[in-house]
Amino acid sequence: MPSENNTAESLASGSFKLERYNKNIEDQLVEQWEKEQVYKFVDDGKKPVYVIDSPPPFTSGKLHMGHILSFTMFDIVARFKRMNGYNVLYAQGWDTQGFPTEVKVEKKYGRLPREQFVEKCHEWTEEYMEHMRWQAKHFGFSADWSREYVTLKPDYHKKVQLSLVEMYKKGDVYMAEHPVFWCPHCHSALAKAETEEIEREGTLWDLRFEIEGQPLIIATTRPELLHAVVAVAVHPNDERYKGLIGKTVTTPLGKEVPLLADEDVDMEFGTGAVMIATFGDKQDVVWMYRHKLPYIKAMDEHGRLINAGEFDGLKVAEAKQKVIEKLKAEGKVLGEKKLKQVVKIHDRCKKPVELLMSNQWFAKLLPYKEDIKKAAHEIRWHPDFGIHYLLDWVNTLEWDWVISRQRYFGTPLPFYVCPKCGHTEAVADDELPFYPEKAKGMKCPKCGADMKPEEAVADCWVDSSITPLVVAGWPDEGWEKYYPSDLRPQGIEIVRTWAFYTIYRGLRLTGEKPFKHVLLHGHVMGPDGKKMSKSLGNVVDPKDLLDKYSADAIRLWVAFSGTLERDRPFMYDQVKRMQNLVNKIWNASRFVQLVTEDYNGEDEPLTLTDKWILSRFYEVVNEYMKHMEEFNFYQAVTALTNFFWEEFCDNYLEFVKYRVYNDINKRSAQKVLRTVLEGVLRLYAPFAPFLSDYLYRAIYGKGTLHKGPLPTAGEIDASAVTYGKVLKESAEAIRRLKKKKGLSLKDELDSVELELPKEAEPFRQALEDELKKTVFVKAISWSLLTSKE
RNA sequence: GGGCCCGUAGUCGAGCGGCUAAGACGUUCCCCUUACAAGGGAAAGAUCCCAGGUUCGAAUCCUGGCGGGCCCACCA
Repeated sequence: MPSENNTAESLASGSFKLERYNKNIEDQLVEQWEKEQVYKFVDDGKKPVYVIDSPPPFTSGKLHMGHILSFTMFDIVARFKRMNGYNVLYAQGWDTQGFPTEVKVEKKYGRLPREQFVEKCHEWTEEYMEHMRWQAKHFGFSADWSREYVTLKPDYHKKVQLSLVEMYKKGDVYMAEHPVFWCPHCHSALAKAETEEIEREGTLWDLRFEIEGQPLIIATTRPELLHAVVAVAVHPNDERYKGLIGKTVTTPLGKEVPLLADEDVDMEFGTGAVMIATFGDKQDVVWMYRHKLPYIKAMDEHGRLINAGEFDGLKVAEAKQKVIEKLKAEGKVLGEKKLKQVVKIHDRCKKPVELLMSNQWFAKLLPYKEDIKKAAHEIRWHPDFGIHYLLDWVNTLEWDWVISRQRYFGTPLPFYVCPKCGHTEAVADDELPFYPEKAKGMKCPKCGADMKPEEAVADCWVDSSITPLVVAGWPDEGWEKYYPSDLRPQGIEIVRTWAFYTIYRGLRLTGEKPFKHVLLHGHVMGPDGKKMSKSLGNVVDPKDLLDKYSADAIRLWVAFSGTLERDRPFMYDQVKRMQNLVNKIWNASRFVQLVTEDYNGEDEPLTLTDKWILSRFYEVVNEYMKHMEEFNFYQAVTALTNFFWEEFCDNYLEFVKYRVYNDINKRSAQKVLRTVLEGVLRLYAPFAPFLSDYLYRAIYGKGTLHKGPLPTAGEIDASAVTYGKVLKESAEAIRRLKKKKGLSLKDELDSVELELPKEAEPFRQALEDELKKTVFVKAISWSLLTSKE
């Protein structure tokens, strides 16, 4: 491919062959960076280390706009820090295991034996990951790919399992029978964080219970749970039922249960009497424990009723119908109305969730709520209100974390369970990574029976909640040096999961918070301002964008689309504008190269105009640095671009043309052109890594600019700033006048009257000379402004 | 019900106590000026959601509305 050669040649030789930006250079640079190992983390001990605990995206097939937005932001931080004097440890991982892949694989291959099934999941994931990795590189993400981690790999399993074994030994991980959220569709326990809520229309039936021969009407949406009713409850102050408390109620199915008083009962709802079934909802669980009620298992793992006599084996929806039919026939349904109700669903399969008593593995959270809050306060949150998301969540925690999932594609829990006495043991360290199908086995130390290897796998948040440790190299020697991470960037919506679990696990495993700063980002909405979704047809695919625009234009859009934490609509027009900026930078660079080709490094005193643009540049450097340190990319890139486009391109370049064309103070102009352009390219580098590196190599011929340094501000000459400001404003006024008189900009104007601020008076002559030569005017008369109005 | 965030030109959005309230898109007019028409030059367009208050001074702070969004809790 000849064009490829062309690009490669210009990369190598420092020449500038391309007239226009060509996407070809992106492929070239991806390759070049890899060859030169530009982003490899090397701790040479000479620079401070900056560790980024970047989110491992779920391997869903391809990166979506949300990934592009967030990873661009993270990458901007990484590149900025790298150029600004840090050895940056920026590892990219992949979150691979879990329901979504299982669902897809099952759909494609049907049900397979465990080992085969997991193998297919691996194949599937591997293919997806390859594509996503390619995308990440072509958006210029500067991770050190030699430190990549993948949660399905045995070495990762080993770390996760070791972390669980350690927590087990401390008593933080235990097995117990407890009500858990259960997805009958996926046949697995779920954590609270894996549930979502939807509103739907349900039916509320008034059913006839009886107490001492009198009817007692109870409203319920779940008649299919009548067989699991263990009590009826009323409010203690409810006049209607005073005197009946403690008596026996007969359910419509003929079962006898006690009538209880409990303050949680809402007197206003229905008839003020509520049936307690194990379990209709979480309130039932609370009541069961509070009143020491018996537990009746209402349904099995597949959501089919059990202990329900004639209704055994029916699924919930069907049972509901059948029960109502029967009760109607018996005249026990006294009312029926529609009711908007909120139902908990599994966030992955979107099917309703039930509560089930089940033997599961838990991680102890409740005793550590205060520790977690304390650690949260030691972390700096950007924006600062982000901490509320975490504190609110911790405050509402009521149960420990259910970490076991009855699935296959996940990290096996490293435990043995005695089938005889229920005793549990952790797998020995030398048996890690542990896979139940290859388990060595173990005798129960309590009763001597053969213990069974646990077959459940870990919740995927168990995998991802140790990333700061994994990135640091835990548990191998030296990991303490890179823990805690300096930065945890992540989405605001997973504070209650990823951030929370990571803080918890970090604290329990190391005694220290896992990261120093959290950077939260908002999301990309569709061009219509609504959440992107297939059904709305407003999904923007990064692939299409990358075909059409330079990666840098898309990255620049991210920085320009608003402040970090807020959601923003995606807008094609803005990306086009950024493509224009890319071209502007390209063309300005070409101009500089063209007019400085014969620059010989000779020194020459700077003119006022030169000092002006340099001083303004230094001011921008200061502003840029301040904003970047605060993760305020928008402000940084806006200041830079306003300077570059308006002052440098529209004015300075015009002001020096007569000098470089006519060899008047040419050396100083050349020197300043090269200095400012180089600085501008460096400042753009974190945002537009392809463009800036290509141009830098082409013009300055010194290899990559991505290793830094960033430009530093020099002396700001206040009088030159004043001079430049008046020069620029005068030039603009002259252009306006020409426009008014219908002249073109290169036509010479006979005379013009301009205002001269008092502080610029000493420069009257210089201004006049420069204006005459740069904006073509014969005579200037000044009116002196004595004070600022 | 509780908490948090947000209401700035047709659109997107900075600014968060003090200059004529950035910038971009879009609109209108002029110009192919030798880096760039993927450009340049100009113009129009904003009771900064409403009502009070604090202040010499408020888009910016406080209180109360109204409107939008997110999270949590409850929902028999």
